[in-house]
Formats: sequence, structure tokens, C-alpha cells
Amino acid sequence: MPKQTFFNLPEEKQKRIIDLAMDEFASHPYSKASLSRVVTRAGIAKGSMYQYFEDKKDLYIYLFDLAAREKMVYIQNHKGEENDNFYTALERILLAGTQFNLEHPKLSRIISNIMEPSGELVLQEIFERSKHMSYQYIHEMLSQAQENGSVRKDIDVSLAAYMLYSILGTGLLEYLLDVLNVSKHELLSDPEVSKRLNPEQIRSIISNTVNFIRNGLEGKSHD
Amino acid sequence: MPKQTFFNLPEEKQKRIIDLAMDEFASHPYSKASLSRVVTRAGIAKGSMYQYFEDKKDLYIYLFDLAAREKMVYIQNHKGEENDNFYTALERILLAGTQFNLEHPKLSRIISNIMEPSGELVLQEIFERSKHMSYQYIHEMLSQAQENGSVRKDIDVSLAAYMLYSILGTGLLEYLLDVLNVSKHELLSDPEVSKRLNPEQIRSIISNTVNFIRNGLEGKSHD
DNA sequence: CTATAATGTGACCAAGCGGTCATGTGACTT
DNA sequence: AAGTCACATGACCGCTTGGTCACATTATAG
Repeated sequence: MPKQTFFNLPEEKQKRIIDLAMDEFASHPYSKASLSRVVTRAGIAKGSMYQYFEDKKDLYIYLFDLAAREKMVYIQNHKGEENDNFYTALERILLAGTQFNLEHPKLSRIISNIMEPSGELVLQEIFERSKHMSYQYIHEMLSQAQENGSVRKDIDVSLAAYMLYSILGTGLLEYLLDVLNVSKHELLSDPEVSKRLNPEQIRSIISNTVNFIRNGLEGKSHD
Repeated sequence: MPKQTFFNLPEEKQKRIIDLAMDEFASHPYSKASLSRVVTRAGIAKGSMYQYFEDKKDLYIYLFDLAAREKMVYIQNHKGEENDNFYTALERILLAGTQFNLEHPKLSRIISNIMEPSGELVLQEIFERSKHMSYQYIHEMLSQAQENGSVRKDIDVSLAAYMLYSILGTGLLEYLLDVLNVSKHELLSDPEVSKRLNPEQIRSIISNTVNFIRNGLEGKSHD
């Protein structure tokens, strides 16, 4: 956690520091992100940074936490009714997650940058923990869906949870950016770019994704 | 490419250097891999390394190339007849790829470590190129399968290719290691660990994976 | 034995990093 | 006016990195 000193700062200054730090940790994996660069850009002294945060880890964990919370809230707000059909719910969550990634590319990258092996076991633990949470969540959804018949009984729920996790985690965003002809770098540096994207196209891609998850490559299509 | 000097070396020495370099680049992403560490372990002078290779990139690209070739050959040798059913072929390829990853964890890691953003555009290009190749290969398989009816017509082949790519690339190995209760680190440091794994279990997981890809979560199972 | 070419070497360099600390500054108390 | 406390500062430290280079060593050849 940041030191009290940080929270005593005028909000504007807090925000400026956090913003620039987010920039840095979004555009570089943890081990390459540089505090020196952040303080230079923020126009403050190196020493000040260490009056606000314990160390580099402390700062990154704080940023990660902010980003992860914001994403959870975002998805929670967009996920619709509790009693939705499993596939409808899945589609909503996918859509919400994707929208978040497009609207908040920095936060999205800060979250996903925790995957990089840094040698710091604290970070690895956080990564494991957050992975476990997502995985658990999907697993739970799948189990329920299996009970009420939306998912056939002979599906191995653990395996399926992992597959969904890997599709949701990396595959879909990559594909979207590819199709929309936008590089990750562009998305990061130009916050306007996501507004140029065609929402209908995104919807359609996600709908196709869920259709694939539901019916596979060989099965019949639904409408 | 390595300099001629490197190829003039006694084969034993070449091999020792390559082995240790593989160790290093498998256990650290490119930007954190250290030549200093390699030369120390290899018992040679820093300067010698630069008589063998142009620079760090040169070395890594060479290692990547070796690993990628070996993996391609491995899969080629295990993929079975040309006129296989699409899903059978997919299963064979998946199995071969997985076996390779388990039997040659170092090579596997060197290959996947190219994904890390390093700031070096040469590496990024190589990454893009290799991604494109895999993607293209899957795309081609899918298109053929769609023509002969193994894949339904309303599947978006590009999207499906991406999904398969992300499942094959990361999801499956992660899941396997998780189920088999082996950490990536263990797999790297102990070459014997892969022999303790139950081949039947692996087969079964891959079979389930293909079944999921084929029939989705809702559809009927095949045997 | 000598000359030439090929290899090996490790001290050295500049750059970058995370992190420290003695010192300075300004506001609020007493 | 004196003292106290929170905050700001940037030179500085130790360390590691990729990469260089003048020199030593060895092998080959005449």
C-alpha cells in the first residue's frame, strides 16, 4: 500500500502521478518499467516517489489493484440479470470484458502485464491469485449451467473453464485488434482509436465466439 | 546468424554454449536473459561470445530458429496420414505439440518467450511472422475441412483459427501442468519430470479438448 | 624458427536501474 | 522568533547490463 504521505497529496497531484505510472506500467512489462522515467515525466524527484510508495512492487500492486477493481465493477455493471440463459450471460460478460479492454486499454494492459515472470514471487502470487479467481468464477458458472442442462453432462468442467479462460484472456482481444487493423501500441497511445471501431462488428464477432463455444465447429448453429 | 568462428569451434563446445544459452533464454524472457550469466556458466570470456555472435539478438534468433525447426520436424513426424479426418488430424497435431512441449520444455519456452514485448522490432517481426505461419496453417486446415463438410459452413474460419491458435498456444499446456500438478519451473529444471506423467491422462485431456472444439458445450458427444 | 592468421581474454565503458539520505523548504504551533 | 513536522529534492550508491578492445595465446604455414 502507498504510504499516508501519498494520500495527503492534493488529489490532482495524486492523479497525475497515478496516470503517468499507469502509462509506464501499461507500456512496459513490470521488469522493464522504469521509475526514473515516471518521475522525470511527472516532474518530481526520485526521492519523492519513495515517500509515496514503499518500492516499485508497492506501486505496481497498487496500480494493478485499481485496474482490477475497475474492471470488475465494469463487468458487474454490464452483466445483466441473474437468471439469464448461460450463453446469454456468457455473451454479456464477454462483451463487457471486451468493451472494457477497448475503452481502457491502459488498465487492460496493466492487468495482463502481471503474467510476465519477473522473478518477484509477490507478483507471481498475485498473478496466481487473480488467475484463480477468474478461473473459479468461470468454473462456477459452468457447473451451474451443467446442472440445469445448458451444458452437457460429459463435459469436463475444469477443462472447459480453462479453455474459456484462455479464449477470454488473450485470444479474443488479439483477434479483434487484428480484424480492426489496430495494433496494441496504437490502442495504448491513442485513446480515441477505440471510438472508431464498429460496435456492430464487435457484437457480431462475440456472438460468433459464443456460438462456437456453444455448438463447436461441427454442430448446428442457433439463432 | 552466428559468425563463422562459432561453426569452426569443436562441436562439443558449440553444444555446451548452445545448451547453456538455451537454459538462460528459456528461464528468462529476452530482455532479462543475461549474456554475462551465460558466459560465466560456460566458463568462457565475454569477448569470446562476441566472436561467435553479432550480439544478443543474433544469439536469441539463432536459438529460436533451432527450437522452431525442431518443433516443426517433431510435429511433422507425428501427424499421421494426409487423408485423415479433420478432427483426427487435429487431435494428432495437438498431441504431438503437447508431447513436444513436455519432452522439450526448454525449446518450448524459448519459442513462447518470443511473445514478450522487448522493444526490439526485429524480434517483434519474428514473432509476427511465426504467429502468422501457425495461424495460416490452421486457417488452411479449417478451410479444407469446411469444404468437405467436417466444419459447418456458417463458421467464420478466421475467427475459429484464432480460437484454436489461442487454445493450442497457451491454454492447453497450462491446463495440463495444472492438472498434473507440475509447475513450469519444475518442468524446466527437471528433465525427468515429464516421464512421470501419465500418457493416458494426457491423451484423454486432448481427446476432450477436440471433442469440445468439435461439438461445443451444448452439442452431443461423439466417440 | 619465424611470420601470419585465427581465437581467446577480461578489464573496461557508458547507460540504466532501484533505492537512499542528508539537506532544504515552507507551513503551522507554541 | 523559535521549534516542529510533513514534504521535496537530486546527488549519490551499488549493481547489472550489452558491448568493446588492446593484448595474449595458440595454430598454421613457409
